[in-house]
Amino acid sequence: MRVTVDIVLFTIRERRLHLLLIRRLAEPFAGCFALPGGFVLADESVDAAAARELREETGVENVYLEQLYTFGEPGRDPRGQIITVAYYAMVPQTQLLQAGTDAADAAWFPVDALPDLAFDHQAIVAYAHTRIRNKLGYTNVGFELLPAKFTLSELQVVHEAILGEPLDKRNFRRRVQIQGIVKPTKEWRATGRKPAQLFRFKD
Amino acid sequence: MRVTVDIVLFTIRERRLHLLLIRRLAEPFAGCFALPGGFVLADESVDAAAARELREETGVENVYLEQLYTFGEPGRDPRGQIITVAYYAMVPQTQLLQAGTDAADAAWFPVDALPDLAFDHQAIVAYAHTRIRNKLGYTNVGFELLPAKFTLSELQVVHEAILGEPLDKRNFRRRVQIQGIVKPTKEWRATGRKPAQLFRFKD
DNA sequence: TTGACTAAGTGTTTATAAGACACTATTCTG
DNA sequence: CAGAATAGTGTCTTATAAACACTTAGTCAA
Repeated sequence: MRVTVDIVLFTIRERRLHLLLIRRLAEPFAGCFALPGGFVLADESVDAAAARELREETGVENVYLEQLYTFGEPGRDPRGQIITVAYYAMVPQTQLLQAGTDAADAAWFPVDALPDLAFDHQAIVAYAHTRIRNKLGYTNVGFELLPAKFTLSELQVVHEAILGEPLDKRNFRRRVQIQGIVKPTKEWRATGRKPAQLFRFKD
Repeated sequence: MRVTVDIVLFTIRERRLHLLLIRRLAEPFAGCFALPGGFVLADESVDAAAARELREETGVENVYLEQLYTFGEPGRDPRGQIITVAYYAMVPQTQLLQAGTDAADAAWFPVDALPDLAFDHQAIVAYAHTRIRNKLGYTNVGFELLPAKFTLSELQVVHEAILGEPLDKRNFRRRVQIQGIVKPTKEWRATGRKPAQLFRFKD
C-alpha cells in the first residue's frame, strides 16, 4: 500500500476564494488538473511530506498546514491501493504571485468554477471548503490569507470570500474587535479614497 | 509503508465515560494495553478496515465509525514506517456487555484513569475525547451511547460524562426539547422511584 | 473650486440563546 | 406513614447575534 499527500492551497484573488491546481504530466489523468501532492517518502512523516510537496510543486513554504481527512477507498487511484492524506493551507495574495511563477503549469481557479479534477480531488476540495467555512466562526482562519498588516475591509473581504455571502460591515467590525483577534497599528493606508487604518493580528 | 486503523470505542458505565482497550499479545508492546485496531488489508478501504477490526476484536458491529485523524510520525511504531488512521465509535452500555465477553483480553477503562498505552495511543485517545466533547454542542453525538428508548436523565448523564461537568437539569431539558432532537414516547420506565418518561431520537 | 464618486468608519435597537436558580410530585422502602 | 430518591417544571437575567443608515475623508474630473 502506498500513501500520498494532497494539498488544497487557498488564496483570495479579486475578492473570490481561489485554490491552486497543477496540470498533471504523467498518467493517470495526464493533462488533467489536480491538487499538488505526491508520495510520502521512506522515513518521512506525513506532515513533512505535505510541506515538502507543497514547496516542490508550488514554491510555498513556512505556512501552516492542517490535516483534513484521509481518503482510502479502493479504486480512487487506478495505479492500485493508494490512500491519500489531505491537507489545506492558505497564502496571502502577495505571496501567491511568486508561487505561481515558480511552479510550472500551476494555476489559480475560483473554488466555484473549477475544471474537472483528477482522482477524487473534487471531494477533497469540497471537504476543505467546508472545513474552512466552519472554522471561520470559531478560529483565526483567514489570517494566513492576509499580509501582516491589513485593513478591516480587507479582512471582511476574506471572510466573505470564504463564506460566499456578504457580511454586515458594522457587525463584522464589532465582532473582530470584541473577540480581540486584531489590534490597530498607527499606520494608515492610502487606498485611493479615504485612508484606512492598518491592523495586525494579536499574538 | 503500511497503514493501520485504530478505534477509540466509547461507552458510558456508572456515569463515567469509558473506552475499550485490548491487551497486546505480540511485540511490540506485548502485555501493554492498546486501542483495538490492525492493518488495512489489500483491496480494502480504510473505513472497511476500521469496521472489520472493531468487529474482530470487540464483537461490535453496525455502529457509526467516524474518522478522527491520521498519525504519521516516523518512529511511532518500532516495526518501521507505519501510519495509522484513527476512528472513534460509541456503543450503549447494553451492547457493550456482550462485546466485552466476546473479546479476549478486552477491558473498559474510564477515560480519566487509563493505564499506560502502547504506541502513541494516548494522543489518539486525547484527540478522540476532544472531538466528541466539541461535537456534543452542535451534533447528535451521544445518541449512540443510549438504547433506542431512554429517559432525559439518562441522556443528561451521557452529556455530563462526555463533558466531565454537571449540567443544570432544567436548562438541559429545555435545550434538547427546543432543538427537537428527541420526541416523547408513551412509555414510562419504573426506575425504582418516580417513573420517568421514555424518549427516542427523531429521525 | 466644486461637485460627484468611492470606500472608511461609526451605534442603537431588537431578537434569540444561554445561564442561574428552587420547589413540588411520585414511587419505593423501612 | 415518614423519609429517601429521582422526575419534572418556569422565570428572570445576561450575553450574543442580527438588522439597519448616515457621515467623513479623499480622489478625480469638469
